[in-house]
Amino acid sequence: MTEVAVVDRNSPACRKVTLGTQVYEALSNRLVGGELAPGEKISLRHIADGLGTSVMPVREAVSRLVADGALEVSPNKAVSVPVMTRDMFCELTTVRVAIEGFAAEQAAFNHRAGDLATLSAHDAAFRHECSVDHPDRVAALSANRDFHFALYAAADLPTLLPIITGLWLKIGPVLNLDLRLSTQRLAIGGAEAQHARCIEAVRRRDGAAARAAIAKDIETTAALIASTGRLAP
Amino acid sequence: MTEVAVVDRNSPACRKVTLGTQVYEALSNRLVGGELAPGEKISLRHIADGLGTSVMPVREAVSRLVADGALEVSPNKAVSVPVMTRDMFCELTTVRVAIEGFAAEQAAFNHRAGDLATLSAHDAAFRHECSVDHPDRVAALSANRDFHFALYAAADLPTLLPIITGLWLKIGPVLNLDLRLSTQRLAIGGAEAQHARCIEAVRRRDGAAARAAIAKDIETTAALIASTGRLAP
DNA sequence: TGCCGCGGTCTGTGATCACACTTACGCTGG
DNA sequence: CCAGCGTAAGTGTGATCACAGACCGCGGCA
Repeated sequence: MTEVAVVDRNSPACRKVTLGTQVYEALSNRLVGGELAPGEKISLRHIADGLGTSVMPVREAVSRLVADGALEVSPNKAVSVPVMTRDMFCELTTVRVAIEGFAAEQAAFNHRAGDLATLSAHDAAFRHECSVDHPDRVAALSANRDFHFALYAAADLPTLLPIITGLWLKIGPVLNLDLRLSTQRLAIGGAEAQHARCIEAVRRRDGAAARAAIAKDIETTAALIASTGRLAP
Repeated sequence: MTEVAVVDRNSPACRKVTLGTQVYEALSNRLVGGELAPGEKISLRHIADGLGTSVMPVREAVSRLVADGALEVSPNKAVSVPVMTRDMFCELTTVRVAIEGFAAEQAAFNHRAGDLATLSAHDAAFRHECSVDHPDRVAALSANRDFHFALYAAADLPTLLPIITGLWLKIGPVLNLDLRLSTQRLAIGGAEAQHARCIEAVRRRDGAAARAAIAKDIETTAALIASTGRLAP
């Protein structure tokens, strides 16, 4: 894992945001981006060396991620990305449908001027990546994530965002490990259709329809992942 | 804040649980117990001295609590218990009704043998404290919390428990600051009635009724708190 | 040839030190 | 007597050091 310093200590932004937070965000992005595979071992010192900091900020970031359930520490005191069993995956999907569905419902009720535009923009970016012959997986994934979080932000319930972020931190590795191995999920997932229905529901301020569209989106994607059989028993 | 060492380093359990986690739980208990008032300043070194550890575990615990939103760090780099505005309180109540209501609904569907017994036991303890002339506020609060979390645990969705714990960490200070000042909330809150209806709904595996009972419980309590006018504008 | 034991390295955890910054108290000059 | 500035204490943050435990591999013995 040879990597250039992601954290620039001399950056002026370093004055505002602590190093621990920067490391936390760096690790978070790697997790939801699928750069860290489930079961992969994590070494505090290696991460620190790679990011050009000391062990201390990494320790803080890792402890927060462990508290979030995005990382786990074995009885051997070894930090690693958790491997997810099929049961855990189904349970997590159930919770996601409930919470993210609720957020979508509230977004339909509470969204304000401009929210629909950003939503459509992210959806267009995602749709574009899906239609291309050789889609940029990272860009598609990023657009999908931006779409979802723009929707949840439109719910105007700030408490929900960290909660949903925590859920994505857990499913990120398994979701995107799959994406790395098969591009076709983008084509057959049908996520674009659900996104379109969701946008339309939000425009009509139809909470139930928005919830249903997001639920369908999450469930179809989850079914696709589960069907690959790559999950632990 | 003179306090005896809550963390015993020589305890055999110290070998399994890290000091940081112990400090985290100690601070969490103080927060949900209302021992820390909103706006109160927190000093890492004072906490460390009081608990008999060094600054290091306290730092880890505080950073996790800050990430959870249970503590906040001012631009002055001062750590304190957040003061909650009325809007934030209403928003938090909305999220609680949705998530804890969902957990209650699932508990009605998924509860297993023994869950009803523990639920009734905690309810009995809570009801006992409410009926006494001079109720033990701490015991009543503890029984109420045990009841709720036993219910949510019966939902058999492990992902939900940390999320709900995080929500309680936020409302704990304002909820129990009020309890400290007025005991009558116990008597007129009507929480016992909702708890009884909830237990009955769970017994009938009536998810909608269980959700409604918990929602009513949360909302009446929240309305009572909001009516005191002690919340920040 | 196979197995047991031991040493070195690497792990996370905790303590201590160093630093930039904020805050508040006290002294001094008007 | 009051205002203003300077110093000192206190704050969180980061780095470095110290330590117990785990894992891996090499070497010796049966």
